[in-house]
Amino acid sequence: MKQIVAELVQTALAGLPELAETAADLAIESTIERTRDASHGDFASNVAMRLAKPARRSPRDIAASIVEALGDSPEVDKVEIAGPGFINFYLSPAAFHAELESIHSQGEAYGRQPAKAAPKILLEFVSANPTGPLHVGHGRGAAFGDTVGNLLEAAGYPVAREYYVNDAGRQMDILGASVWVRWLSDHGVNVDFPKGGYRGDYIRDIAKEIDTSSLSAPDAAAVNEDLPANGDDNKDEYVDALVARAKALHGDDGFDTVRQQSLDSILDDIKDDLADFGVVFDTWYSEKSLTTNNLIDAAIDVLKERDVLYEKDGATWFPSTDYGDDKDRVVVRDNGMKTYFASDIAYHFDKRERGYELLIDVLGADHHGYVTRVRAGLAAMGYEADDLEVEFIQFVTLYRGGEQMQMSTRSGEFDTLRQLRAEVGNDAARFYYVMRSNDQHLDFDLDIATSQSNDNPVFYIQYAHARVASVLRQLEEKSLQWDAANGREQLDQLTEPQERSLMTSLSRYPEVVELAANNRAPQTLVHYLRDLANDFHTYYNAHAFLVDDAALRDARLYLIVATRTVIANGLGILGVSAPEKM
RNA sequence: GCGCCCGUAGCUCAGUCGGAUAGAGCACCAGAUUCCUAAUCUGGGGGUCAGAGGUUCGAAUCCUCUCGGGCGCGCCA
Repeated sequence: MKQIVAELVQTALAGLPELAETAADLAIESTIERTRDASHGDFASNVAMRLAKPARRSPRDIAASIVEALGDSPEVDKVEIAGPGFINFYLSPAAFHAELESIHSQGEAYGRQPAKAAPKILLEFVSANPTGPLHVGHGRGAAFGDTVGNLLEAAGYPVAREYYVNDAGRQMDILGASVWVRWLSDHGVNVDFPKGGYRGDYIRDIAKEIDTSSLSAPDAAAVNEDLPANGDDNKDEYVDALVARAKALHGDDGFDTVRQQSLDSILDDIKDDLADFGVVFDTWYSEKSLTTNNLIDAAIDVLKERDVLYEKDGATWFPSTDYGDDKDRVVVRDNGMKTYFASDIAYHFDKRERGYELLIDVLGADHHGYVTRVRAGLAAMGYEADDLEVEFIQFVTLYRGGEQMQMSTRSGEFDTLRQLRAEVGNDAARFYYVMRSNDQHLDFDLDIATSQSNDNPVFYIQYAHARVASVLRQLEEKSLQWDAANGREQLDQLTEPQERSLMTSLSRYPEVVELAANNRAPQTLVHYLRDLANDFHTYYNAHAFLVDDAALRDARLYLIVATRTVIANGLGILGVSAPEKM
């Protein structure tokens, strides 16, 4: 709808050569915005003010020229110059009626833009370490990432969702050792549980579930012999010794079967959990596969060919300070091990090599230190630093009974995403997670999210949807028919202020989706839906829909069914259900 | 110390590619239902947009500094 106004202004400017020249590099659409106050019309353009300085004319003078050059349009009733030089547009009822018709004809597609070929987007999110079940913090990343993906798709972009599985490195050994110790305990062999190990009950469950038929339980003396102290100061040493002991007693393959099955078990659990949450990934990208496929070496080779790496103190360094980083970073350690940074840049290099043009990472706020160096890596390997965009998720704090709850994976006292979903339901969970800007800390109050009351905004919106469905059921009970075609014909009957207000809100939807997608800001959509539901409830309370006058009734139903469609589409993007009945 | 994020109503937060009188929910106060679901609606009070400068027709929004809060600054993962 905004486009209508933009094109009018564009055409008017074309008829004013001296202004058109000044406005050449100004995107007209960016001067058009919705008015905050209905007394300013439906749309306003500040184009005259923007042109005032370069054109060396007063804003109101320019505005007058533009208004004069505007031709008559069936979509515009009135144009006014106001304030310091705003041009206010009052759209005609016909323009809104046409928009309602679009909602009806496009249905689920309303608000979605035609498919774009580029940029191809790779959206990486969650990527939680597979060392335990997802907790509530990961849930926020999941809901946010998935919703942003939905928004980008609605905006027409090709999006692939990817989960990076950190299945390599020491943490897998620690996981294996943690399960092994529980397994030993089940076989009557007592070993001090490592302080740096994973302590949750799920570790005990895994120890019971995995297939250990190839292993025989050693005796306690063999396991415990000469183990270092399990103190806070040397927990790494103790865990490492346990891993070495497990390998010594069961062989490398023996320990690996424990480690691998533990990983598989946790990963399966994560996949199930996310799928239940409505979050489905296109790819699960294994960190280990980077090594298996020699991608880390390949990335290092690219850097070597470009002659950016240097040697110092026996290690190989990447000069990320050349790209604005605090310090240079080691890529290969003096012991020959590649660093985590090396796999990070290899992974992101591979994303680009796979043909994705825009890489969006959704990360926890504690990872912001990595961005500069990974961008640097991309730039050094021949891509653009800006190819990688990172959205940070601030922490989630759970409250129950007004008290903050503690969360920590290692301590085993965390609250899992699964527990949260069971308690508040998927709809409330997804809604709450994206209700706040991702760069704001989120206080998640379980009492409010579970309350079926007017404190709970998700119900408010769903209720609006259900109310429309309810009206249609009532229609049937009264043995009345809704003639949609007649409704379309009779839209002139809709003259109440609440009707005008609702039509205005509906027509904003495509603009909101585009804005939310461009800003990666789901909360924009959340707030819009809340406003839309409010307009609907207000209308509902002010006027009856199932009136005797068939013409008016058909027209009103035409409007509220359009409302139902838009609410359903918006909730769909949020991954929240749109119930017919509540 | 350096870097990133944040500071808006009593509380929780929108609004920040600069736009007209800064908004919503909750809480508080006063009302609305013979009628499609009251999980709803209407009205009201409530603000030094952390503070101070600057940029300009115009600043919550951009720049600088100060104060306050969170996070990060490994040849860990």
